[in-house]
Amino acid sequence: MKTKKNLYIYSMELDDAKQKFIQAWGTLGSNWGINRTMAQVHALLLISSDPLCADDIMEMLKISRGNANMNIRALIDWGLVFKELKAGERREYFVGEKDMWNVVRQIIKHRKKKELEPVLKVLSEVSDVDGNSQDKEDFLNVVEEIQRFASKADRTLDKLINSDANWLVSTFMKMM
Amino acid sequence: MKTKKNLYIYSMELDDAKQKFIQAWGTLGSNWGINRTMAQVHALLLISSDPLCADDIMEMLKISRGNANMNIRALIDWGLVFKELKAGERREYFVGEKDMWNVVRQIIKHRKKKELEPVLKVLSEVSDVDGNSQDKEDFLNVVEEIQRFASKADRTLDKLINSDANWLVSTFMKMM
DNA sequence: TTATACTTTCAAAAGTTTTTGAAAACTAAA
DNA sequence: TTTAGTTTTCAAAAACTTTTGAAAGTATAA
Repeated sequence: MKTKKNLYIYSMELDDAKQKFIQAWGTLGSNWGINRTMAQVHALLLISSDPLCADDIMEMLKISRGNANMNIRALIDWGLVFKELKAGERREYFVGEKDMWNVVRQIIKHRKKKELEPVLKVLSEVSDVDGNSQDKEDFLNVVEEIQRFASKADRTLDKLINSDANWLVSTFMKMM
Repeated sequence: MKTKKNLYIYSMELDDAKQKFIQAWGTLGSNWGINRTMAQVHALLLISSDPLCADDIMEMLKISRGNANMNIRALIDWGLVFKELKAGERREYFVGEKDMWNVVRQIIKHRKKKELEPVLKVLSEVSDVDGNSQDKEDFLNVVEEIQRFASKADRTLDKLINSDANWLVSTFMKMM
Protein backbone atom coordinates (compact mmCIF):
# COMPACT_ATOMS: atom_id res chain seq x y z
CA MET A 1 0.00 0.00 0.00
CA LYS A 2 1.17 3.46 -0.86
CA THR A 3 1.62 5.65 2.19
CA LYS A 4 1.78 9.23 0.87
CA LYS A 5 -1.72 10.53 0.74
CA ASN A 6 -1.64 11.92 -2.79
CA LEU A 7 -0.17 8.72 -4.18
CA TYR A 8 -2.79 6.71 -2.39
CA ILE A 9 -5.63 8.75 -3.84
CA TYR A 10 -4.21 8.65 -7.33
CA SER A 11 -3.69 4.94 -7.09
CA MET A 12 -7.28 4.29 -6.07
CA GLU A 13 -8.56 6.27 -8.98
CA LEU A 14 -6.45 4.56 -11.59
CA ASP A 15 -7.41 1.20 -10.14
CA ASP A 16 -11.07 2.18 -10.24
CA ALA A 17 -10.76 3.19 -13.87
CA LYS A 18 -9.07 -0.11 -14.67
CA GLN A 19 -11.76 -2.06 -12.83
CA LYS A 20 -14.47 -0.20 -14.70
CA PHE A 21 -12.77 -0.88 -18.00
CA ILE A 22 -12.43 -4.60 -17.21
CA GLN A 23 -16.09 -4.84 -16.23
CA ALA A 24 -17.23 -3.01 -19.37
CA TRP A 25 -15.14 -5.25 -21.59
CA GLY A 26 -16.63 -8.30 -19.86
CA THR A 27 -20.16 -7.08 -20.50
CA LEU A 28 -19.40 -6.30 -24.13
CA GLY A 29 -17.90 -9.75 -24.56
CA SER A 30 -20.82 -11.58 -23.06
CA ASN A 31 -23.23 -9.67 -25.31
CA TRP A 32 -21.21 -10.99 -28.22
CA GLY A 33 -21.19 -14.64 -27.26
CA ILE A 34 -17.75 -14.43 -25.69
CA ASN A 35 -17.49 -15.73 -22.14
CA ARG A 36 -17.51 -12.82 -19.68
CA THR A 37 -14.41 -14.04 -17.84
CA MET A 38 -12.52 -14.59 -21.08
CA ALA A 39 -13.21 -10.98 -22.03
CA GLN A 40 -12.16 -9.78 -18.57
CA VAL A 41 -8.87 -11.66 -18.70
CA HIS A 42 -8.30 -10.13 -22.09
CA ALA A 43 -9.05 -6.63 -20.78
CA LEU A 44 -6.72 -7.13 -17.82
CA LEU A 45 -3.86 -8.20 -20.08
CA LEU A 46 -4.58 -5.33 -22.49
CA ILE A 47 -3.99 -2.77 -19.78
CA SER A 48 -1.09 -4.53 -18.04
CA SER A 49 2.23 -3.30 -19.28
CA ASP A 50 3.96 -6.28 -17.69
CA PRO A 51 3.23 -9.95 -18.37
CA LEU A 52 1.03 -11.61 -15.73
CA CYS A 53 1.00 -15.19 -14.48
CA ALA A 54 -2.05 -17.30 -13.70
CA ASP A 55 -1.92 -16.40 -10.00
CA ASP A 56 -1.86 -12.68 -10.78
CA ILE A 57 -4.94 -13.07 -12.95
CA MET A 58 -6.74 -15.22 -10.37
CA GLU A 59 -6.07 -12.67 -7.70
CA MET A 60 -6.88 -9.58 -9.71
CA LEU A 61 -10.13 -10.94 -11.10
CA LYS A 62 -11.00 -13.04 -8.03
CA ILE A 63 -11.53 -16.23 -9.99
CA SER A 64 -10.54 -19.85 -9.44
CA ARG A 65 -7.48 -21.52 -10.89
CA GLY A 66 -9.52 -23.71 -13.23
CA ASN A 67 -11.46 -20.79 -14.60
CA ALA A 68 -8.32 -18.73 -15.13
CA ASN A 69 -6.58 -21.59 -16.87
CA MET A 70 -9.48 -22.37 -19.21
CA ASN A 71 -9.93 -18.79 -20.31
CA ILE A 72 -6.24 -18.10 -20.78
CA ARG A 73 -6.12 -21.22 -22.95
CA ALA A 74 -9.09 -20.01 -25.02
CA LEU A 75 -7.50 -16.58 -25.51
CA ILE A 76 -4.26 -18.18 -26.70
CA ASP A 77 -6.37 -20.26 -29.13
CA TRP A 78 -7.96 -17.10 -30.46
CA GLY A 79 -4.55 -15.48 -30.90
CA LEU A 80 -5.38 -12.69 -28.46
CA VAL A 81 -2.88 -13.66 -25.77
CA PHE A 82 0.64 -15.06 -25.91
CA LYS A 83 2.78 -17.06 -23.51
CA GLU A 84 5.95 -15.41 -22.36
CA LEU A 85 8.64 -17.31 -20.52
CA LYS A 86 10.97 -15.51 -18.15
CA ALA A 87 14.55 -16.71 -17.91
CA GLY A 88 15.11 -18.79 -14.77
CA GLU A 89 11.37 -18.82 -13.91
CA ARG A 90 9.26 -21.87 -14.10
CA ARG A 91 5.82 -20.35 -14.23
CA GLU A 92 4.25 -19.10 -17.43
CA TYR A 93 3.53 -15.44 -18.00
CA PHE A 94 1.05 -14.03 -20.45
CA VAL A 95 0.81 -10.87 -22.53
CA GLY A 96 -2.18 -9.59 -24.48
CA GLU A 97 -2.20 -8.61 -28.14
CA LYS A 98 -2.05 -4.84 -27.88
CA ASP A 99 -2.77 -3.85 -31.47
CA MET A 100 -6.53 -3.31 -31.63
CA TRP A 101 -6.61 -3.94 -35.32
CA ASN A 102 -5.11 -7.41 -34.80
CA VAL A 103 -7.57 -8.04 -31.97
CA VAL A 104 -10.54 -7.19 -34.17
CA ARG A 105 -9.11 -9.20 -37.03
CA GLN A 106 -8.67 -12.33 -34.92
CA ILE A 107 -12.18 -12.07 -33.54
CA ILE A 108 -13.68 -11.66 -37.01
CA LYS A 109 -11.69 -14.63 -38.28
CA HIS A 110 -12.89 -16.86 -35.47
CA ARG A 111 -16.53 -15.91 -35.59
CA LYS A 112 -16.72 -16.02 -39.37
CA LYS A 113 -15.51 -19.61 -39.36
CA LYS A 114 -17.80 -20.61 -36.52
CA GLU A 115 -20.95 -18.82 -37.64
CA LEU A 116 -21.06 -17.44 -41.15
CA GLU A 117 -19.58 -20.44 -42.90
CA PRO A 118 -22.05 -23.02 -41.46
CA VAL A 119 -24.94 -20.75 -42.45
CA LEU A 120 -23.69 -20.49 -46.03
CA LYS A 121 -23.48 -24.27 -46.10
CA VAL A 122 -27.06 -24.72 -44.90
CA LEU A 123 -28.33 -22.09 -47.35
CA SER A 124 -26.80 -23.91 -50.28
CA GLU A 125 -28.16 -27.25 -49.03
CA VAL A 126 -31.71 -25.98 -48.71
CA SER A 127 -31.53 -24.31 -52.15
CA ASP A 128 -31.39 -27.81 -53.55
CA VAL A 129 -35.00 -28.54 -52.63
CA ASP A 130 -37.16 -30.45 -55.14
CA GLY A 131 -40.56 -29.65 -56.67
CA ASN A 132 -41.95 -26.68 -58.53
CA SER A 133 -44.84 -25.14 -56.64
CA GLN A 134 -45.27 -21.41 -56.05
CA ASP A 135 -44.55 -22.12 -52.41
CA LYS A 136 -41.16 -23.52 -53.30
CA GLU A 137 -40.37 -20.53 -55.52
CA ASP A 138 -41.23 -18.15 -52.67
CA PHE A 139 -39.00 -20.10 -50.32
CA LEU A 140 -36.13 -20.07 -52.80
CA ASN A 141 -36.46 -16.33 -53.29
CA VAL A 142 -36.02 -15.72 -49.58
CA VAL A 143 -33.11 -18.14 -49.34
CA GLU A 144 -31.44 -16.61 -52.38
CA GLU A 145 -31.71 -13.09 -51.05
CA ILE A 146 -30.08 -14.18 -47.82
CA GLN A 147 -27.42 -16.01 -49.81
CA ARG A 148 -26.56 -12.89 -51.77
CA PHE A 149 -26.23 -10.96 -48.55
CA ALA A 150 -24.26 -13.60 -46.74
CA SER A 151 -21.80 -14.21 -49.58
CA LYS A 152 -21.17 -10.52 -49.86
CA ALA A 153 -20.48 -10.37 -46.12
CA ASP A 154 -18.26 -13.44 -46.38
CA ARG A 155 -16.15 -11.93 -49.14
CA THR A 156 -15.93 -8.57 -47.42
CA LEU A 157 -14.78 -10.17 -44.18
CA ASP A 158 -12.13 -12.14 -46.04
CA LYS A 159 -10.79 -8.89 -47.44
CA LEU A 160 -10.82 -7.38 -43.97
CA ILE A 161 -9.00 -10.32 -42.43
CA ASN A 162 -6.29 -10.22 -45.08
CA SER A 163 -5.85 -6.49 -45.09
CA ASP A 164 -3.80 -4.18 -42.90
CA ALA A 165 -4.82 -1.36 -40.61
CA ASN A 166 -4.24 1.35 -43.21
CA TRP A 167 -6.51 -0.39 -45.66
CA LEU A 168 -9.23 -0.40 -43.03
CA VAL A 169 -8.88 3.28 -42.30
CA SER A 170 -8.86 4.25 -45.96
CA THR A 171 -11.97 2.14 -46.54
CA PHE A 172 -13.71 3.80 -43.64
CA MET A 173 -12.80 7.13 -45.19
CA LYS A 174 -14.22 6.16 -48.56
CA MET A 175 -17.41 5.06 -46.89
CA MET A 176 -18.03 8.54 -45.51
CA MET B 1 -52.53 -34.39 -45.92
CA LYS B 2 -51.87 -34.57 -49.62
CA THR B 3 -52.94 -37.87 -51.15
CA LYS B 4 -51.20 -38.04 -54.55
CA LYS B 5 -47.86 -39.69 -54.04
CA ASN B 6 -45.73 -37.16 -55.90
CA LEU B 7 -47.33 -34.24 -54.12
CA TYR B 8 -46.74 -35.95 -50.81
CA ILE B 9 -43.09 -36.52 -51.53
CA TYR B 10 -42.56 -32.97 -52.77
CA SER B 11 -44.27 -31.62 -49.72
CA MET B 12 -42.03 -33.57 -47.36
CA GLU B 13 -38.93 -32.27 -49.04
CA LEU B 14 -39.96 -28.63 -49.01
CA ASP B 15 -40.95 -28.99 -45.38
CA ASP B 16 -37.59 -30.55 -44.58
CA ALA B 17 -35.79 -27.68 -46.26
CA LYS B 18 -37.89 -25.19 -44.31
CA GLN B 19 -37.22 -27.02 -41.06
CA LYS B 20 -33.51 -27.02 -41.76
CA PHE B 21 -33.58 -23.33 -42.55
CA ILE B 22 -35.47 -22.54 -39.33
CA GLN B 23 -33.03 -24.58 -37.25
CA ALA B 24 -30.01 -22.94 -38.88
CA TRP B 25 -31.42 -19.47 -38.29
CA GLY B 26 -32.04 -20.40 -34.65
CA THR B 27 -28.44 -21.52 -34.20
CA LEU B 28 -27.10 -18.40 -35.88
CA GLY B 29 -29.28 -16.25 -33.64
CA SER B 30 -28.19 -17.93 -30.44
CA ASN B 31 -24.53 -17.50 -31.41
CA TRP B 32 -25.27 -13.79 -31.68
CA GLY B 33 -26.94 -13.34 -28.35
CA ILE B 34 -30.43 -13.54 -29.84
CA ASN B 35 -32.73 -16.05 -28.18
CA ARG B 36 -32.93 -19.23 -30.27
CA THR B 37 -36.74 -19.28 -30.32
CA MET B 38 -36.91 -15.61 -31.30
CA ALA B 39 -34.70 -16.35 -34.30
CA GLN B 40 -36.79 -19.40 -35.21
CA VAL B 41 -40.05 -17.45 -35.10
CA HIS B 42 -38.40 -14.88 -37.32
CA ALA B 43 -37.23 -17.54 -39.77
CA LEU B 44 -40.69 -19.09 -39.88
CA LEU B 45 -42.31 -15.76 -40.67
CA LEU B 46 -39.64 -14.96 -43.26
CA ILE B 47 -40.53 -18.03 -45.29
CA SER B 48 -44.30 -17.88 -44.78
CA SER B 49 -46.03 -16.10 -47.61
CA ASP B 50 -49.19 -15.76 -45.52
CA PRO B 51 -49.49 -14.11 -42.12
CA LEU B 52 -49.49 -16.55 -39.19
CA CYS B 53 -51.25 -16.34 -35.84
CA ALA B 54 -49.85 -17.31 -32.42
CA ASP B 55 -51.41 -20.79 -32.64
CA ASP B 56 -49.83 -21.45 -36.03
CA ILE B 57 -46.43 -20.52 -34.67
CA MET B 58 -46.91 -22.60 -31.50
CA GLU B 59 -47.88 -25.60 -33.55
CA MET B 60 -45.21 -25.27 -36.23
CA LEU B 61 -42.34 -24.71 -33.80
CA LYS B 62 -43.81 -26.91 -31.02
CA ILE B 63 -43.51 -24.24 -28.38
CA SER B 64 -45.77 -23.05 -25.57
CA ARG B 65 -48.15 -20.13 -25.79
CA GLY B 66 -46.12 -18.02 -23.37
CA ASN B 67 -42.92 -18.59 -25.25
CA ALA B 68 -44.54 -17.78 -28.58
CA ASN B 69 -46.10 -14.63 -27.21
CA MET B 70 -42.89 -13.33 -25.62
CA ASN B 71 -40.80 -13.85 -28.69
CA ILE B 72 -43.36 -12.39 -31.10
CA ARG B 73 -43.47 -9.34 -28.83
CA ALA B 74 -39.69 -9.05 -28.88
CA LEU B 75 -39.59 -9.31 -32.67
CA ILE B 76 -42.19 -6.56 -32.98
CA ASP B 77 -40.03 -4.46 -30.65
CA TRP B 78 -37.05 -5.01 -32.90
CA GLY B 79 -39.09 -4.01 -35.96
CA LEU B 80 -38.62 -7.42 -37.58
CA VAL B 81 -42.26 -8.52 -37.38
CA PHE B 82 -45.54 -6.65 -37.83
CA LYS B 83 -49.08 -7.24 -36.63
CA GLU B 84 -51.63 -7.71 -39.32
CA LEU B 85 -55.33 -7.67 -38.56
CA LYS B 86 -57.75 -9.54 -40.81
CA ALA B 87 -61.19 -8.03 -41.36
CA GLY B 88 -63.82 -9.80 -39.27
CA GLU B 89 -61.20 -11.82 -37.37
CA ARG B 90 -60.42 -11.29 -33.78
CA ARG B 91 -57.06 -12.96 -33.53
CA GLU B 92 -53.83 -11.22 -34.45
CA TYR B 93 -51.76 -12.32 -37.41
CA PHE B 94 -48.10 -11.61 -37.93
CA VAL B 95 -45.87 -11.04 -40.94
CA GLY B 96 -42.08 -10.87 -41.05
CA GLU B 97 -40.02 -8.07 -42.54
CA LYS B 98 -39.01 -9.65 -45.84
CA ASP B 99 -36.44 -7.15 -47.03
CA MET B 100 -33.11 -8.50 -45.81
CA TRP B 101 -31.54 -5.09 -45.91
CA ASN B 102 -34.15 -3.77 -43.49
CA VAL B 103 -33.68 -6.83 -41.29
CA VAL B 104 -29.94 -6.26 -41.06
CA ARG B 105 -30.46 -2.55 -40.50
CA GLN B 106 -32.85 -3.10 -37.59
CA ILE B 107 -30.51 -5.58 -35.96
CA ILE B 108 -27.54 -3.23 -36.27
CA LYS B 109 -29.59 -0.37 -34.83
CA HIS B 110 -30.65 -2.42 -31.84
CA ARG B 111 -27.30 -3.88 -31.01
CA LYS B 112 -25.45 -0.63 -31.54
CA LYS B 113 -27.66 1.07 -28.98
CA LYS B 114 -27.43 -1.81 -26.54
CA GLU B 115 -23.73 -2.53 -26.85
CA LEU B 116 -21.57 -0.02 -28.62
CA GLU B 117 -23.00 3.10 -27.03
CA PRO B 118 -22.55 1.96 -23.40
CA VAL B 119 -18.95 1.02 -24.19
CA LEU B 120 -18.23 4.45 -25.66
CA LYS B 121 -19.68 5.96 -22.51
CA VAL B 122 -17.45 3.88 -20.22
CA LEU B 123 -14.39 4.62 -22.36
CA SER B 124 -14.93 8.33 -22.04
CA GLU B 125 -15.56 8.02 -18.29
CA VAL B 126 -12.36 6.08 -17.67
CA SER B 127 -10.34 8.54 -19.82
CA ASP B 128 -11.03 11.08 -17.13
CA VAL B 129 -8.75 9.33 -14.64
CA ASP B 130 -6.49 11.48 -12.46
CA GLY B 131 -2.77 11.36 -11.80
CA ASN B 132 0.31 11.42 -14.02
CA SER B 133 2.32 8.24 -13.66
CA GLN B 134 3.68 6.24 -16.58
CA ASP B 135 1.15 3.57 -15.63
CA LYS B 136 -1.67 6.02 -16.19
CA GLU B 137 -0.25 7.09 -19.55
CA ASP B 138 -0.05 3.47 -20.67
CA PHE B 139 -3.63 2.88 -19.61
CA LEU B 140 -4.82 6.01 -21.44
CA ASN B 141 -3.03 4.94 -24.60
CA VAL B 142 -4.89 1.65 -24.67
CA VAL B 143 -8.22 3.31 -23.91
CA GLU B 144 -7.66 5.93 -26.56
CA GLU B 145 -6.81 3.41 -29.22
CA ILE B 146 -10.02 1.55 -28.46
CA GLN B 147 -11.91 4.84 -28.49
CA ARG B 148 -10.63 5.70 -31.95
CA PHE B 149 -11.72 2.31 -33.18
CA ALA B 150 -15.07 2.36 -31.48
CA SER B 151 -15.99 5.87 -32.62
CA LYS B 152 -15.11 4.98 -36.15
CA ALA B 153 -17.33 1.92 -35.92
CA ASP B 154 -20.08 4.01 -34.35
CA ARG B 155 -20.05 6.56 -37.15
CA THR B 156 -19.88 3.91 -39.83
CA LEU B 157 -22.84 2.06 -38.38
CA ASP B 158 -24.83 5.31 -38.25
CA LYS B 159 -24.18 5.78 -41.94
CA LEU B 160 -25.23 2.22 -42.60
CA ILE B 161 -28.43 2.57 -40.60
CA ASN B 162 -29.38 5.75 -42.42
CA SER B 163 -28.49 4.57 -45.86
CA ASP B 164 -30.41 2.53 -48.41
CA ALA B 165 -29.69 -0.84 -49.95
CA ASN B 166 -28.05 0.63 -53.06
CA TRP B 167 -25.66 2.62 -50.97
CA LEU B 168 -24.64 -0.55 -49.20
CA VAL B 169 -24.05 -2.42 -52.43
CA SER B 170 -22.05 0.38 -53.98
CA THR B 171 -19.94 0.64 -50.82
CA PHE B 172 -19.28 -3.07 -50.89
CA MET B 173 -18.21 -2.66 -54.51
CA LYS B 174 -15.80 0.14 -53.68
CA MET B 175 -14.32 -1.98 -50.91
CA MET B 176 -13.29 -4.67 -53.37
C1' DT C 1 -74.67 -8.21 -18.56
C1' DT C 2 -72.25 -12.64 -19.59
C1' DA C 3 -69.88 -15.64 -22.49
C1' DT C 4 -66.31 -16.31 -25.55
C1' DA C 5 -62.06 -15.84 -27.87
C1' DC C 6 -58.22 -14.42 -27.50
C1' DT C 7 -53.51 -12.19 -25.32
C1' DT C 8 -50.46 -11.38 -21.54
C1' DT C 9 -48.13 -12.45 -17.34
C1' DC C 10 -45.24 -14.74 -14.21
C1' DA C 11 -43.68 -18.26 -10.86
C1' DA C 12 -41.86 -22.53 -11.10
C1' DA C 13 -39.38 -26.13 -13.86
C1' DA C 14 -36.18 -27.38 -17.21
C1' DG C 15 -32.19 -26.56 -19.65
C1' DT C 16 -27.69 -24.46 -20.40
C1' DT C 17 -23.39 -22.32 -19.30
C1' DT C 18 -19.97 -21.05 -16.18
C1' DT C 19 -17.30 -21.62 -12.16
C1' DT C 20 -15.15 -24.04 -8.57
C1' DG C 21 -11.59 -26.69 -6.38
C1' DA C 22 -9.49 -30.85 -5.48
C1' DA C 23 -7.01 -34.44 -7.73
C1' DA C 24 -4.13 -35.89 -11.51
C1' DA C 25 -0.59 -34.87 -14.62
C1' DC C 26 3.39 -32.73 -15.89
C1' DT C 27 8.16 -30.80 -15.54
C1' DA C 28 12.45 -29.22 -13.72
C1' DA C 29 15.71 -29.39 -10.31
C1' DA C 30 17.77 -31.65 -6.28
C1' DT D 1 14.97 -41.42 -8.61
C1' DT D 2 12.06 -38.08 -5.41
C1' DT D 3 10.28 -33.73 -4.42
C1' DA D 4 8.17 -29.41 -5.20
C1' DG D 5 6.28 -26.02 -8.14
C1' DT D 6 3.23 -25.55 -11.59
C1' DT D 7 -0.53 -26.48 -15.11
C1' DT D 8 -4.46 -29.17 -16.59
C1' DT D 9 -8.64 -31.69 -16.06
C1' DC D 10 -13.23 -32.62 -14.88
C1' DA D 11 -17.27 -33.74 -11.99
C1' DA D 12 -20.21 -31.38 -9.18
C1' DA D 13 -22.23 -26.90 -7.72
C1' DA D 14 -23.75 -22.42 -8.69
C1' DA D 15 -25.47 -19.04 -11.65
C1' DC D 16 -27.98 -17.77 -15.39
C1' DT D 17 -31.41 -18.23 -19.25
C1' DT D 18 -35.29 -20.09 -21.37
C1' DT D 19 -39.58 -22.41 -21.44
C1' DT D 20 -43.85 -23.91 -19.69
C1' DG D 21 -48.67 -23.60 -18.63
C1' DA D 22 -52.17 -22.16 -15.78
C1' DA D 23 -54.30 -18.05 -14.18
C1' DA D 24 -55.33 -13.30 -14.89
C1' DG D 25 -56.38 -9.80 -18.05
C1' DT D 26 -58.72 -7.72 -22.12
C1' DA D 27 -61.85 -6.92 -25.81
C1' DT D 28 -65.75 -8.13 -28.67
C1' DA D 29 -70.14 -9.85 -29.52
C1' DA D 30 -74.44 -11.82 -28.11
